[in-house]
Amino acid sequence: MVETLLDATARVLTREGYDRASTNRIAAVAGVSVGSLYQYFPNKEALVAALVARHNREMLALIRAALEEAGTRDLDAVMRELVKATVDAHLVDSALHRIFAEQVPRMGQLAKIEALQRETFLLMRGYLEKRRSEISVRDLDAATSICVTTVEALTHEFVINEPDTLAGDRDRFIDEVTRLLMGYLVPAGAKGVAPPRRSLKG
Amino acid sequence: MVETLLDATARVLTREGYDRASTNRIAAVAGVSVGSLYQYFPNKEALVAALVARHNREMLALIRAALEEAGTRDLDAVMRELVKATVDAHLVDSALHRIFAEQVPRMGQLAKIEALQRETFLLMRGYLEKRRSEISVRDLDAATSICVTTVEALTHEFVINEPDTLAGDRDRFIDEVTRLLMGYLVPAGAKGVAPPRRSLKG
DNA sequence: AGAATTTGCGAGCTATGACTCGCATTGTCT
DNA sequence: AGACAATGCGAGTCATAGCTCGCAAATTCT
Repeated sequence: MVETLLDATARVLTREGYDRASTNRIAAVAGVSVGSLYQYFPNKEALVAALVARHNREMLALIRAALEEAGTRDLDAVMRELVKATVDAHLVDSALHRIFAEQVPRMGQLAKIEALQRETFLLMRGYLEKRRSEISVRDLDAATSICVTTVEALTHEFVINEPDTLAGDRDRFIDEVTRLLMGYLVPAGAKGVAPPRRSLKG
Repeated sequence: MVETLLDATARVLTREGYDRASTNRIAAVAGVSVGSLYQYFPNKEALVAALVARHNREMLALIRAALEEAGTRDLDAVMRELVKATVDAHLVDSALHRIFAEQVPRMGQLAKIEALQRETFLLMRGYLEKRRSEISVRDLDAATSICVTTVEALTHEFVINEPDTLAGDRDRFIDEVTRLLMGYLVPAGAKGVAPPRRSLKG
């Protein structure tokens, strides 16, 4: 039932957009009544929040799996897998992802749309910490934040706003972004340099 | 009058949020009546769109000015000025910028919220073209897109979501992002290499 | 089977907010 | 000053959508 409602919500959101997605319409598409909907979700916000949470779980699962698989390989491989997985994650349901990004207001419970990024941050930070010595960057938190934000933004841009470009050149895109990250984390000619101490956070 | 209404719209948006920003409330704050509001704007969407346009003009003016000033200097200086100007642009009215990003649905006329990025793209592309020879990247369109998207995303993240971090370390942030871009555009050890021919766009 | 409980229903209540329209006020021209 | 225009007004209209509540159907318990 909950699943049915979430599926219906996703369909209505992608087909009609956020403001045409009334609870009545969602219930109708789900083949249930509004009353039933409100037995499982206290309000519309909670319904959409649950859908966001489900979608984020699906995306995060891909990223976590990719990082775990590449966890033992070198830094370049890890970053490449991060980018690849992020692309795949955006392709899970890119239409829905676009609606979340462009139309769903990030307030109240819905503010946690970016929770995905926070969890990715923690995952990534763990892997970078293990390879601390290979990285010539002062502050690991700042570096992690920069990497995660960059990958997310570029992937989003290319999957959501330039899908044609990506379709034929997925590997080229991955190469490019990986190079961007590696050039930042490991500047050529600075390999093995001891990281300085100043911190961006404090 | 138009200015007064736009100012009021900005105030209500930042103080109350998008969905509490009714046309009646905006008119009240502006010290005029709803009727007058609708003599200058056909509907609410147009009103908000005009405010977005004004805000984008202000931001773009800073970026354009910075690039023009640094236009004759070397690539590193140009990229550094781009980052600096983007930070300043986000600080013009960061509260309002946050509302646009998080709460205003990007549909219809409002879709042009990202028009800023498109114009920055064109500006930036011009400057990179002039320095084509210094850049060891295949496709200039793709490289420009990556640079502009990256700067925008990182600046947004640090200005909007981590303002404390930025406050004390503005220059560190600018250094870091500049290094990220330069490492991508001009990988150390590859200076002066003729750019390959394959293109990400086609 | 009958009772009790849970789950599902959907017409309708209510609040809200975008927008209108006839009137008032201000400004301009002769 | 008087007439005409342009600008400003704001109570009211109307449509919408979130949500409720009393009833019905289905399921479980005795």
